[in-house]
Amino acid sequence: MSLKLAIADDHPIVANGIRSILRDAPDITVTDIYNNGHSLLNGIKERQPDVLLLDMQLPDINGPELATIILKNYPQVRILILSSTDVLLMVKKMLKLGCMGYILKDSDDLTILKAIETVQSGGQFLSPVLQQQLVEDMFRTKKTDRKTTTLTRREKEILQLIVHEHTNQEIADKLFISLHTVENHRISLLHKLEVKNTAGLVKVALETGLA
Amino acid sequence: MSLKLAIADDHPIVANGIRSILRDAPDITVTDIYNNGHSLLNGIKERQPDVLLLDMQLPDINGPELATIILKNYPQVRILILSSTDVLLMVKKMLKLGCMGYILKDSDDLTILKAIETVQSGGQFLSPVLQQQLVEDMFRTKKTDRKTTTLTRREKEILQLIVHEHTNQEIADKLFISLHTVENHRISLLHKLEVKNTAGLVKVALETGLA
DNA sequence: AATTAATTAGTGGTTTACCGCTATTTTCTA
DNA sequence: TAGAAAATAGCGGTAAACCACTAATTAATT
Repeated sequence: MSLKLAIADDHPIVANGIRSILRDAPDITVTDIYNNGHSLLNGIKERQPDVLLLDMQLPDINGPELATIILKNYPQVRILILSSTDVLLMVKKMLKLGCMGYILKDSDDLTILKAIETVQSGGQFLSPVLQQQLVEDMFRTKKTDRKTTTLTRREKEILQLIVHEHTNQEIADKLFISLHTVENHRISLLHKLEVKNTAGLVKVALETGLA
Repeated sequence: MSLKLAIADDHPIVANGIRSILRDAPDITVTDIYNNGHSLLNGIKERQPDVLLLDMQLPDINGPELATIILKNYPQVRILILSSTDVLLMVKKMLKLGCMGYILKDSDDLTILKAIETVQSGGQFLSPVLQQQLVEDMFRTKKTDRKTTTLTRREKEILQLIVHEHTNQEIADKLFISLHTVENHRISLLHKLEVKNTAGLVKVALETGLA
């Protein structure tokens, strides 16, 4: 039995391109082609493919929503995202939803073929370009500089406890200091990190890797 | 003028190993060797290397603290972390602090040499093993499953606004609903995501990529 | 058409966070 | 060793978050 591949993309040229790529891969059959989210959801009820090549930018329903619905109802379908946006945040989001791969539309034929095969056989695939970006992202995001390096030892300590969902009173007990002292540190943190409330504190702490 | 390399590691064998690796690299000179954090901080006052090969596990002062101090006072020194722990969180932390590279102690000679050269010439270097882990990490962390997929549209919307540091009243105004309604949604979020307070909400939201 | 889930709104109350002060002691550092 | 920065603690007060309910209206789904 050969691999059943479904394609969801609103540009006919993409589906055609994929087909031509797969010409020399007899073990892969394009069984269904959808050009919008609703027809995809309808069609997949009847016939579930092994791998779904899903465009992130379908006209009616967005990528994350589609992936969520499909993975919930047909968890055996392996989703391979085919996107033109290389925004890392979006890539991360889709993979965390449970998609098995993410490739860019400007990938070369070999990469696309490799991606389909990898995903089909139970593996995970990420575009080399995106892998590179992932590494660069690690270096790039050093917001630490101006902000968090000016935090004192105690402030960092308290910030971590805040992130761990402790109240001021709990922090006071844990550090054997007064509630007032904790409140003071907390307000210093708000000012230093230029945020409005707990949400802001936690956000900065996680983004800068303090917690 | 050749590259001045300093090594900070408490195991003499490591320093020796590095030296033997650099035997065929005449343009790199090991100028200083330190076996603990204090001697490093003292020595670097007098003689600043171009590249500092820094062990994460020095006996007296921990890696992040050392890196912070050195980068603050001698920002021209390029730090290359030499570690035996491949915990991604720690890797991210060091890179965000401004370290220019991170390699594992069990790397082969060529990788280590390449890392030193890359960092020296202004580049950034991450162990291939860690690069791979970074990719796997993207796939692995799908806490989304059980928790956040059960959130309703409105709940997700409100969660995002909470992350953006809005108060319940501000959210109510923005969505043209009552303050009470927002409070209800917020409490539903606390229960569904099994967290205690705002800090927990923000944490889950950021970890699962909802915001 | 019936049922369920989601969204909305309310009451009444407690707890926690936030804010601006002052002020002492400790620790660091120039 | 003097001065600065950090950590400590307090006062009085407001704003916001948290909690447990009830309940009507509006999608969504079967």
